[in-house]
Amino acid sequence: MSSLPNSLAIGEMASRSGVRTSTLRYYEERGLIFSERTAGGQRRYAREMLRRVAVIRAAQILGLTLEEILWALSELPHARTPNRQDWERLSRTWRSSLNHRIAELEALRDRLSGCIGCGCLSLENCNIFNPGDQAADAGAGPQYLFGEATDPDTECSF
Amino acid sequence: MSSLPNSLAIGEMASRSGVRTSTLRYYEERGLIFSERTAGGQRRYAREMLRRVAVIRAAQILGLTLEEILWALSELPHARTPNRQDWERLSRTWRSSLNHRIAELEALRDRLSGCIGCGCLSLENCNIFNPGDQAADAGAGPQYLFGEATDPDTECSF
DNA sequence: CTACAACTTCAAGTGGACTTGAAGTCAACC
DNA sequence: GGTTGACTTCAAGTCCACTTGAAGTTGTAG
Repeated sequence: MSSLPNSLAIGEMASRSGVRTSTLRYYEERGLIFSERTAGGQRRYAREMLRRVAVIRAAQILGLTLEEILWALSELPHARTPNRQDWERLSRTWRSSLNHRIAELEALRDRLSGCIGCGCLSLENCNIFNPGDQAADAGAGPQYLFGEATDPDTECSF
Repeated sequence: MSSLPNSLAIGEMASRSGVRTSTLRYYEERGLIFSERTAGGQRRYAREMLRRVAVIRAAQILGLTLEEILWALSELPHARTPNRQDWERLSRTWRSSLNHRIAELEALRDRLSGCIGCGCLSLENCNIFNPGDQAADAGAGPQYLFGEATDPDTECSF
């Protein structure tokens, strides 16, 4: 399949990582991954790039933009191959933002559950579905959704 | 402020819902909300539209596209004002998709935690960071991330 | 009645993450 | 050494959810 054992053509990268060749070229253009070139100008990726691509996709699932991912990856050493500590630091950071997002969604779910239970969805004083009615001057938008504000006039916490 | 007690100008809708006027016009264009017009052609929103807008924003947080939200909203009766049961049905649906998303993120987090613990991030046989290396022919991409596949050859579950 | 903020439409622009297409070159196998 | 599939670049296109701007109209407070 591939002639040089430790370098992969873009098509191999694509099939192994599940990421299209066009996307890989795009990532490279954005500085997220790197390659060397053959005499004829074709890309050859170091095996490590597979891991890098997987990290990128994982981070995207966490909701990071490519810009942010680039930022995170740029903290990795570019002189040497990233080692265990390097990846660990990255994982730890991302794990905590992941925990944060999970907590947010759980809060939203619990409020939604509460709302179903109390039937406030149909009442005029439900905070989530009528955020401005009780607090038209409290600022911008349905803050209640995120638990950032509570309106003492209202019983329904959702 | 507003002359007609039960209808809101677009600016009032905006400040009460925390959604820009341009966005409200856009939502209306997309069929997500409706308005009546004054003799002079200005929009006047029924009070209920505030709730509708809040529902739309809530659904966006859940990760739904406007298309999907339109779909969900179109299941609400358009002849009468949606009642408690109507909103409840909607909430229930969204709650379960929310639970689904939470579960996915939790799985990702646990795998990430496990990976930090076992130190496999630096090893060649880590499934998440080297998805193709062990299973180059298993299909497309880092399935391990989502627990959709397990590779018997690998110890590290991440 | 006038001033002025708030509204109107319509077209075009934005940003993120890619994808598509055209036109041409490279490399691996027979 | 020729065929063929995989590769190259570059420009343009796509989709989503809006935002911005221009040019003009409406509505309300004083």
